[in-house]
Amino acid sequence: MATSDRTPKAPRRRPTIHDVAEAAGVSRGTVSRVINGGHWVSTDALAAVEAAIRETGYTTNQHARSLKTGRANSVAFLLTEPQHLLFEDPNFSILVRGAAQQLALRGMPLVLLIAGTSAEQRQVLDYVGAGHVDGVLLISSHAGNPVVESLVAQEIPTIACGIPLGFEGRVGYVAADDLGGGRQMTRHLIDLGRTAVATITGPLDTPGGRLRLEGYRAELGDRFDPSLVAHGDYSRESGAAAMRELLGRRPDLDAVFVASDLMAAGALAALRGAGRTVPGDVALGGFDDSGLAATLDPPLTTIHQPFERISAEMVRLMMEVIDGQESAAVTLPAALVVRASTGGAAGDPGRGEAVGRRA
Amino acid sequence: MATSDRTPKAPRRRPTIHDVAEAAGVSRGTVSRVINGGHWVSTDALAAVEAAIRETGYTTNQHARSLKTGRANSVAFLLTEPQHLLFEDPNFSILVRGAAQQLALRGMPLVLLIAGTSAEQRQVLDYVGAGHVDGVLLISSHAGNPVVESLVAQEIPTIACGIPLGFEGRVGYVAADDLGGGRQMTRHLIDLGRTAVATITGPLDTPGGRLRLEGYRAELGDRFDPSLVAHGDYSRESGAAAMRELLGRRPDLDAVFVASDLMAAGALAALRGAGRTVPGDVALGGFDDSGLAATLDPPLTTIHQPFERISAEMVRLMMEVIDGQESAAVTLPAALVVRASTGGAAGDPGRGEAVGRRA
DNA sequence: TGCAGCACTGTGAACGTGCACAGTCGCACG
DNA sequence: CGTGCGACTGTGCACGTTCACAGTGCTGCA
Repeated sequence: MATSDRTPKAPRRRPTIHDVAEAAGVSRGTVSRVINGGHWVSTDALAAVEAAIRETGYTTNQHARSLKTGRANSVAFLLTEPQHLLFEDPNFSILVRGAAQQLALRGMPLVLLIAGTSAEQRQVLDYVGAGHVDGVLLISSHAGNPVVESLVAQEIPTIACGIPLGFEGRVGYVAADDLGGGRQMTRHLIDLGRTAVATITGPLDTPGGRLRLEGYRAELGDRFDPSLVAHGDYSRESGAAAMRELLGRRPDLDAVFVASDLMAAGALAALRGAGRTVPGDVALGGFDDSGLAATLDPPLTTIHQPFERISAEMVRLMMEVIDGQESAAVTLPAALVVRASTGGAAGDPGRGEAVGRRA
Repeated sequence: MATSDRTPKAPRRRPTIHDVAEAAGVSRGTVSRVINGGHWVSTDALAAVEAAIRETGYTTNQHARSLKTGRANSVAFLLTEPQHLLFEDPNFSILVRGAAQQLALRGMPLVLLIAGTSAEQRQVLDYVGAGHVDGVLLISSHAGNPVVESLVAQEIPTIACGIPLGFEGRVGYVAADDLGGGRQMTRHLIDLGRTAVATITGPLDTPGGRLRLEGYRAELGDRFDPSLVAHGDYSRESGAAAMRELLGRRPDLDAVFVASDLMAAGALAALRGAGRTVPGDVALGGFDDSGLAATLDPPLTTIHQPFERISAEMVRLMMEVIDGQESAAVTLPAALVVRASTGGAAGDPGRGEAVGRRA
């Protein structure tokens, strides 16, 4: 492809710190000092070394450095869920982007590792265990995730997004206040005057599935009724199916708190299919405040998760753990965002417009 | 968080190949041989070493290995486009997933690097230049991408997805046959009896923007008319805007070849907004065969890109380049998929159903 | 018996870096 | 003038691995 105008089998070894030292007329130690901050180096030597570095095109060999320091100088973002799910989630993009930016501030690249199948999981664990990254940012997932188990066993610095069920106290995490969010939404629906407030939960082995339901339950207190609870798996279709199930069981329901926006979209379609109006007949609340929520018709009342703050906190905690501190847990507030899908009291026609926020 | 029941400042050094050798009663060399294939090792020694590895919980130190071998044993998938664009593209997920699977077959993890901002690009180039990965799989993008320039200058094994404009011959690539696809779609629209076949292109500094237009132009020959060409940027909105522009300029148009499904979705909405029926008044063709195409109403005739094959070929070429071979270029065929959006001859009402494939 | 060849094993030298340590030099202080 | 100190510099070792090489027995054949 390129004309070989140089000696055929000369591998052209890349320049080492040695070559730079020679070119600058100093010793390796001085070059090393220049590279790592430049303290205790005379201005002459500094200039000479910097010139030599430019001249030789020297790049520090990360492998040698890592071997010596034991630091990889990069952090992984690990996906253990089936990938298609996460890539479709716009919140996930925000999370990755935010984490990448925060790490960039500290001069570290983000390494995204995908481990959907168990074979991939083994490989990724080897990769991480080999010290290729200093820590793992983890999208928390179903309880009893074997990957989390291994990370804990290998004592890899790990920070989860969402409470890592079964590993509380052993893995640091940053989570939105799922329980509080569930309470807020339920309270909101009750305050509208709705009397039969149902819920569609996420999988109960996920923190979002469990805690949002717990908030709903806590807020209803004595009025809690199991016949108003159905379960989904966060997919749009499961939201529609759960909604049909609820309508069959409790045709009198007049409000639904759905544990994710995507499921709420499915539930909305199912309600339409059953001839119910939203918010007229049924008030509908979601969770996530994903991009989807505002584009639905009517726009969806939902709980906002502060993903930008979550990613920033995850990186901050990660740095602390890498520096040897105990891992901590941070819970960030989730905020109710009222839109038209709960736009009126029970029996109101609901004009499909956004209304102000209510306590 | 955990009770510190062990000696406070004992760093508990992780086991090395030395420790394993000692535990197994053999030498480092034998352990090394066991790890790397196990050839020329007696069954006794093999068993002893394997037991010792399990017992000590030994993991090979990649940094030390890489320092010696010069191989990182991982490959990067590099995004230089604004991230939000790619994450929304379902084809991108297929591409990443396919590449990860193919690499997993070879025992390598996929490292996804995100470099949207120029600061991130510098960091990523340092990371790659430091030898942290053996090669880079690149989503080709706009011509004159500085990242590609640097990769070429540093002689990093690189395989692009799509023709890397301006680097043909210097960077290996795998691409779908954009030109041929453009021709096929244009031919299809002509064969329907349409007489004013317009096109909405992608950005002309991308291979998809340039070559699909070229195919359109080549197929029309003398009948090519610049007033039937409008440009978009692959976004849905730009497709709608370009469609409105075309309708304003050429209200007589009766077919449009749009260079991406997402833009076609925008164009479809614009056509509806202008009171045109599809395919009755205007036959509409897209490009990509993304998940979106089949869910539109009417389902979209489009050109299928074989992304699974593309990712597999990219990995195959990458391995060749890493092994020292010259980088090659592969172009894979793109296939016309006929659906209802071109479901009839000019003037036909078009019943919104899929029809058989036509040559 | 000697010797080649095979199957296996141990040893030493790198790979490129950071760090502890020792050494040099100039200068101020007593 | 000797001493101590601070600023700067060079040197040797270690990090954990792979690889080339040099062994060591053992077997079969002349």
